[in-house]
Amino acid sequence: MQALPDLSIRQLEYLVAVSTAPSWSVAADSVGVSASALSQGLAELERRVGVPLFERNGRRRILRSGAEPVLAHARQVVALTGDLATWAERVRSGRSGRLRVGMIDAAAVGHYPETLRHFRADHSDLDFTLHVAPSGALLDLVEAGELDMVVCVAPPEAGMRPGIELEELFVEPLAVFTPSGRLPRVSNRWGPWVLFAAGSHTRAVVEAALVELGAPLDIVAESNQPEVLRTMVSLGVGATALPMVQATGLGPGKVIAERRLVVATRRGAAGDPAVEALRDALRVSAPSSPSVAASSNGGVPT
Amino acid sequence: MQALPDLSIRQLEYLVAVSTAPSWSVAADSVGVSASALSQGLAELERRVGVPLFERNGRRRILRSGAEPVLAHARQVVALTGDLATWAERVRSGRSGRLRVGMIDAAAVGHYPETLRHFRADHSDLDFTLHVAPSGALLDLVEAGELDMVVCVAPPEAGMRPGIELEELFVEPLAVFTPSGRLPRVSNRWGPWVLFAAGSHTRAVVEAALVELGAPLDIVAESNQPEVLRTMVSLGVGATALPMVQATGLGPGKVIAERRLVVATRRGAAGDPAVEALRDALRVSAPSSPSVAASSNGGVPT
DNA sequence: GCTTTTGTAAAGCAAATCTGAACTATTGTG
DNA sequence: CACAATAGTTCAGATTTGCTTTACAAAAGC
Repeated sequence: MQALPDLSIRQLEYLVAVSTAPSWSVAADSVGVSASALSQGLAELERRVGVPLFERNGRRRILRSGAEPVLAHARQVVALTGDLATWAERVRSGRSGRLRVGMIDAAAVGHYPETLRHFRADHSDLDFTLHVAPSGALLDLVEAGELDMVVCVAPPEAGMRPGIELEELFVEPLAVFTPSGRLPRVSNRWGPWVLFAAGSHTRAVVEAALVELGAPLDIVAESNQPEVLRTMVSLGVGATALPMVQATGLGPGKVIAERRLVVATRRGAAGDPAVEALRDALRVSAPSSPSVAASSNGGVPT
Repeated sequence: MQALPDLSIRQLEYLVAVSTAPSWSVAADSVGVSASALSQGLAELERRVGVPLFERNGRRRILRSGAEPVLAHARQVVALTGDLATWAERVRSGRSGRLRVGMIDAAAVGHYPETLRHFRADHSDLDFTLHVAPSGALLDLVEAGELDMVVCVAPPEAGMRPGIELEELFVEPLAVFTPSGRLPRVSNRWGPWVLFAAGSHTRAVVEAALVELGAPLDIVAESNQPEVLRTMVSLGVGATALPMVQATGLGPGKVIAERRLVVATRRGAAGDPAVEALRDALRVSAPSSPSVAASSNGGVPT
């Protein structure tokens, strides 16, 4: 490949302007520079292309007949750049491009269904996909570049996922629910348990809390589906610990712990406008958001 | 019209280089500037486009998945500028220059060997190279500016290659050939098949036709080499579908479809007389050319 | 002949871009 | 784990580019 001349879009615009305007001065005006700049710019373009582009007819300079290829090139590149600019404008406003989001079930159907609905409506040009899975799997997908952002439970240890950046959305209480609806006074008589499956972030939080409270860890069944846990409790298999949003129909519970819901993104992937737009929407509609002006409901006692 | 970002060809070259080279340092080398300049230039490009283009993964910076449109733009503009440069070079020196042609095998050795021989003889000062490959690869090379024109099978969908301009040369029938030389009356007993490899334009045409006819798509072997397909048929492995010119020695076939052979050039490429000359030659000697005055020789029997 | 219009040249200045060196973070190695 | 090599970035300084203003010269219009 030969060395390419270092043309600039600006110069090509000059050429296009000159080809349409009746005189160079108005062309200069139309691109918003002085006549002198236009003249110099075109002289430079001519020099760089290395082929004479103009010939003088009296005072005016007119495009040489042999130079239409250059003009055609200029037109095309300017048009393409215009396309690029409008594309960029749409992406910049978060209205275009692709956004692959992951959420845990509680977030997708419990906390944020309305937020998601609105977001999708507001960004109809966006190629939006939502993937629902447990926290660990979601974070794996973020690390692998398969998802752009996820809403999940904060991992047990802080520095565990070096490639991932977390931002806290809100803290969600976890409560114990028993088949009878009552809970023994002394915690060492609690149980047996029906919990989220081992490996789950929420399970880790619950286990830590139970140990802390001195309750025996007698686990008789596991599932990552809250529906399954609820049914087990109803059937009297054991007690469970769930976030409120997933405990419908289980009567009042006793709050024993809390989990942190976070937005996770790949470290270094900052700045995607679509990601930022959704992150903002999530922040705004977070239940009992930490320090934002108080939302009317939200008071979950800890 | 909005204000266009003032991108320079240089910056677009950087982007293309980075997308090809294994690391930024070698990319910098390949465009002949310091690594520092490349880094700054790309940062500037990113700023001007106004959309984040890169993502850091460890110490490498990798193109963001959402940024292919920018890369595509860069590729196209760089290729067009390359065309402009060769055009300018030709004008400057008055010589005819270079012509890099691509053809599918059937065109190169089946339909146009004589045309090519004559053309090369008539333009002995032309630096002529012929590259034989499947249609898809050829179109990629045209888009990348590596070839000036190609003769290939029209892509399955019309608007698939926006940067490429097609002109139909002729329509070529595709026929089925079986080991026995006979073909069952009912199409649902046809097969099994030995076809061009998946991804091939001709394969797509054949598959569509077979589905249309109700024949089962039982594919037992694939190759892009017609020689291989012929041998397989001879060995009784299965039936195939080929253009006539590539079916020597396979007995009479049954025409089931047709493919369109086209000349493809970069859209908007600066008019190259050599390209036009060859295009004319191809038109004139096209088998059963649509409406052109009959050429004396050239008769490849259909 | 004189003014107006149109394009060019010169001078000065601000911004862009390059190089080389110092610097940081990651990766590889003994 | 220290230590060096590698990849990329940042910084300072020099060079180049591009623009504006000003001045000027060649038609065109009166």
